[in-house]
Amino acid sequence: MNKLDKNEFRLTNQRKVILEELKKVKSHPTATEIYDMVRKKMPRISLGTVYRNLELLSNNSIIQKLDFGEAQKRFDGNPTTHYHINCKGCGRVDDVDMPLNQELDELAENATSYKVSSHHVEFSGFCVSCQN
Amino acid sequence: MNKLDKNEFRLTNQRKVILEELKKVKSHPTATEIYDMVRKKMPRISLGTVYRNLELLSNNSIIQKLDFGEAQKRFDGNPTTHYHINCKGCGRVDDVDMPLNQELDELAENATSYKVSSHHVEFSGFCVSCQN
DNA sequence: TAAAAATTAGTAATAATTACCAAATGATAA
DNA sequence: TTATCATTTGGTAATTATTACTAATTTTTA
Ligand SMILES: [Mn+2]
Ligand SMILES: [Mn+2]
Ligand SMILES: [Zn+2]
Ligand SMILES: [Zn+2]
Repeated sequence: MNKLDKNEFRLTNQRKVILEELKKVKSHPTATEIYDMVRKKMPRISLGTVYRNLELLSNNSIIQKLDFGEAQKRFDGNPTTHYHINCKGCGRVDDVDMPLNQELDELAENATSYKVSSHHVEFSGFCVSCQN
Repeated sequence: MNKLDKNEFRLTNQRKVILEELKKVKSHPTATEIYDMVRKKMPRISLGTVYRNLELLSNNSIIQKLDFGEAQKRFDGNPTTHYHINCKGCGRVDDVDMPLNQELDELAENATSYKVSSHHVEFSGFCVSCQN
């Protein structure tokens, strides 16, 4: 039951298509890549609308905004926490389907004076086509 | 034996002070914060020089460039891999002194088709002064 | 000491993201 | 329905972190 279901904001056509297109792919696209995808369905949408809605959707945990230290942020249609891997050759980002290591949070809580709430893991390496 | 020791680039005064000031603190400062620190010692240094040298030093593994999804990147005078925690209240970044979990790399390698070489962990939570 | 190479300060350019605003759209209720 | 009110959009301008450029300076080399 997120804010969309509760009608705290409208499911406009623009919003719907952005969400649909993002959920279709597992490539973790950037805002401009999403803009290009969406424009094929809605040629008149503006880049500002894409940014505004990606921000709204990620602030409301309907999608995720990811940062891999590249120039542009990436987006993930899957809002649940999971690990990612970034190819040092071509930059592609894939999911790592392994269970979250919850004990890490406890270990970090013992090692610091923080109240730890979550963690992110980002692996790096080389994808199949970059392994040579 | 890094490129500095091998004289592959010069240890200019600017470079020396940037490195010294960064190594003095454990606050993971941004480029402009380092600029402000360094300017107290070298009032005429330019921000471009700070950026250029931070880039050079991190490319040569003498320091680290870190990204916590904030507007500005942060820098770490400690080049060895270690985990960090980011306060959701005030944004401060601290080290998490716990051993690296090397098995994570193996688990990720089994879960993907990548050749995995390393991983980063970023915890989030609330620091002592933000716990209320 | 002359020439070559590296580095700097200062400034301009780039590029991702955010802010702004008038027009359009959709919801609400008399 | 119809008038009002709130939300959202497209288009564009502004912001800002970072990079690029360049002439001058410093250091190295021969
Ligand atoms: Mn993902
Ligand atoms: Mn650190
Ligand atoms: Zn690759
Ligand atoms: Zn805090």
